[in-house]
Amino acid sequence: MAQSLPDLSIRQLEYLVAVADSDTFALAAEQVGVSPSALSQGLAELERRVGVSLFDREGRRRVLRADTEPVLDHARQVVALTADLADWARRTRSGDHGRLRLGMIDASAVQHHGEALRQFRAEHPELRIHLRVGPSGDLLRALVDGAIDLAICVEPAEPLRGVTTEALMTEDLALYAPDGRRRPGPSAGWGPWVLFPRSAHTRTVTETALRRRGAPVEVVAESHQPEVLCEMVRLGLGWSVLPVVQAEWGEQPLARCEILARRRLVTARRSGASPHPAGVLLEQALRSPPPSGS
Amino acid sequence: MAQSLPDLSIRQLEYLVAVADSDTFALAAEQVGVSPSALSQGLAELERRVGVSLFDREGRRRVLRADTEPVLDHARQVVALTADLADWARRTRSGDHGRLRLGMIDASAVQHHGEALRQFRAEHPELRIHLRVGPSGDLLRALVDGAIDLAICVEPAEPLRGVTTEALMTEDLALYAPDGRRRPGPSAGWGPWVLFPRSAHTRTVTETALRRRGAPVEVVAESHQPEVLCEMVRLGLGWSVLPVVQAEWGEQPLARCEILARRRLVTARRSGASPHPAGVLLEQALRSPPPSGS
DNA sequence: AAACTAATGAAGCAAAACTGAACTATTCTG
DNA sequence: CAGAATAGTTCAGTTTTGCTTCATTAGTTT
Repeated sequence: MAQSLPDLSIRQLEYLVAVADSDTFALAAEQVGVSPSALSQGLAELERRVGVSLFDREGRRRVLRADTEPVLDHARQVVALTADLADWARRTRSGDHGRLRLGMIDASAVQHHGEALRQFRAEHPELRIHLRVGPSGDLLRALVDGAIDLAICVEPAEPLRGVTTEALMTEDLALYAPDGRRRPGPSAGWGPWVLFPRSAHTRTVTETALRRRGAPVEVVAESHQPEVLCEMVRLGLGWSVLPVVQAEWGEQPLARCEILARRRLVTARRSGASPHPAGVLLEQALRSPPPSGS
Repeated sequence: MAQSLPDLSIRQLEYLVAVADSDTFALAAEQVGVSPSALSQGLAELERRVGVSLFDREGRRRVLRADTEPVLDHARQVVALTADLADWARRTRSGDHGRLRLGMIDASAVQHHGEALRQFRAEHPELRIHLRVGPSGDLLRALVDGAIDLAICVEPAEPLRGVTTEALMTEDLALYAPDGRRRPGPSAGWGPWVLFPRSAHTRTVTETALRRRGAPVEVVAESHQPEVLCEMVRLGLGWSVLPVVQAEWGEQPLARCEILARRRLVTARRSGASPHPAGVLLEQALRSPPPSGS
């Protein structure tokens, strides 16, 4: 069994199949797109490697011997298998099938890319997309653990080992005051705050911005859910800093005082892994239309 | 369907299988008998040709991606098929299986090569031998018609188009007189004759020899069967010229007067055809032991 | 015999595959 | 933590392979 196998190439097997299906070598050569000489030499090489003579001479033409059936069968079979493989590869390359485990923060999944995602799903019906929505930290952890293939999240404060990120878009974070006030007054009077939890990347961005503006940072409530934070602001529980697309979304948008900061959303992949083909396509889809268009 | 296929080689597929079955590239390389460098390059080339990346990086080692199953399956399948083919080729080369359609004249099949043939059959149990016994002319006709693969017959008077012959052995033809006489007397008094039919090559040889000796050639009976001719001689019907192995064979051998001529037995194959592997083996078997030894 | 055609052979060139050595990145070890 | 060991890649150089073009051989047709 450990005998060394003859190094047959698909090309040679194609030659054989072509010859079996054509009247003359010349026609077969044309069919596979090489010169008759190349075909002849290729077949001679094939014979040499298999170690069995495949042709009889009949006048000046060559005909397949009847007892080479096994070789011809083999050739047809392998060529067919290879065609299947090539087909699979093509589909894989184009991301048309398989599975894509995708992580997104809520703003991306709903406000920014909801429509693009819907469309992408429609364009690749054979692709099974597992969408996981959560805070950036969770997503990045899931990414390095191999639980998801691609994440769209807030840019981490510092580069994360094992993760490659690429800028996707920048979005505004605005200051929202209770009771719909538009003029926030001097920053020393801002607060108290209802904010994302400390673990959230956006919280870091927010606190940095507030301190720079000289505002006191006293937090009275936390949640990962922007809807919850909005509602608290509406109830007069405190102030908040939120992505505008989320705060001013839906039935009862908050009234913005002013743009206070920006956060960058990125696409994130595992560093070692070769890019998931469907993931690449999705990234393109998210980037190509003006992504904040919705 | 008419897409041009990637020209994968068995070698590359073997690399892939080896890598899948080994812990490290280095071990895999050793297994297929090639340097790690070659393996690495070969796999890179395979990836390029399939157009899909097959490996992830995991620390400093490379691991097959889970979603390359189809490629690995393909590789295993093709490698297995090729192993089967190689096996078939080996057996075919050694003439151990398949079918050999063999033509022999009676003297060869029985007296000269009966034992060798029996032995050859025993040594190649998987080889189906179709033996056809008949006059040389019939055999040669069957040969050019493609009805048999190899013939052992009397050398034709002149080379036959489409047939390649090779000398096998020479055998004596002797004069046999009726009533067991050992001294035939002057050749002018020989005859009448019971001989092979005009169509037989041996008849030609015989007549030539008789005329050279000045004997009258009056034929009173003909048969292709040497036993029949022998019996006629025994019955006193006439004289004959027969191969000694046949005339002096069995229960009631004839008494030889003298060696009168010789005939050459040859092996005959179709000119165009590549030699039948089992046929080649058989020819060797017939030639290697002293063929007239029996 | 001359023209034609199928296949093969020879020369030359470009691409591919291999080896050994140098190199990078990661992991182990004291 | 330095340094040795390990896994794999890259590079340079050599050999092998495969192709094209052109010439040649050998059947076939006119």
